[in-house]
Amino acid sequence: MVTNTHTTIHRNAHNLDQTFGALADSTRRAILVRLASGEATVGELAWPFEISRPAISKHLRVLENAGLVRRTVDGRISRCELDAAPMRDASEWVEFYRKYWEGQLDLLASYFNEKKKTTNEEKEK
Amino acid sequence: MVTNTHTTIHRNAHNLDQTFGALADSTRRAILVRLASGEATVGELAWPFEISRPAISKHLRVLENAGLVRRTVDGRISRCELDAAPMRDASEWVEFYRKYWEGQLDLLASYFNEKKKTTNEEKEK
DNA sequence: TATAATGGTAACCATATGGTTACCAATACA
DNA sequence: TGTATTGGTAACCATATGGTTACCATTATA
Repeated sequence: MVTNTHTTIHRNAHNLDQTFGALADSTRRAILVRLASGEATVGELAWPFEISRPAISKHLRVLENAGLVRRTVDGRISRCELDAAPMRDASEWVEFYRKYWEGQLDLLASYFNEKKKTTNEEKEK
Repeated sequence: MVTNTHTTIHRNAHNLDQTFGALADSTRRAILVRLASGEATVGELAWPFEISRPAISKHLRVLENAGLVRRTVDGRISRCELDAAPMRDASEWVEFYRKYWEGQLDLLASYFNEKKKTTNEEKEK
């Protein structure tokens, strides 16, 4: 079992490249949001966006290559479904830095407290 | 306060593009890992990698544009430090799918249990 | 002051995205 | 059997990565 996020870095480097790369586009993220509520055809995925079918097709290929979407051909139409499994490693990777962003939020808080304190001292003058 | 991950999608779409994009490269992720243990000069960041300084410089620019690294010039040398704050939104976004990958892991487990059961039944023949 | 070290920019090349229009293949259906 | 629908591919274009070598600016330092 993996206990430390960074033991997975080298093993899953390629997968993480593809997963993060797939998530680095708002259209693809919107597709994933849509698929979170259930499978959909390519047409159903395409209609909210004002881009062409080939563009959607390319986005789906990127998502497929990242393992985030599975496509099954059913007669004339293709059905897509979410596979969130690759996001697990991505999530673990990013979560490692939680202590840092929380630490920085603490610093930010103490900065404002310090500022408030200073302002009060100035008022007392 | 943001309670639902998806309320942040449109507001932070551009930032998420840049954050996920910055994370989609193993060299940049390694740089972030290095910076997690404290600030470093550009040279210190570059030496573990067998790529040129301009390449490192470009990676640092991508990380800077994503807001993940701050660079401060100190005389002749540049010091880089981690800013993990943008990872917070990225983490929240990905975490939304936890229930999906956990559900799929459950499905996987039940699949193997079923297979085991079938195998045992075959043994009994 | 001459020189070595740090690190950036310029120019170039290859590849992956991200988009388009035009066209093709398969299939459901009048 | 024609035809409309679904969705893919081909070819093309623009931009961002990801890398290189060559060169330059700044700054310590002998």
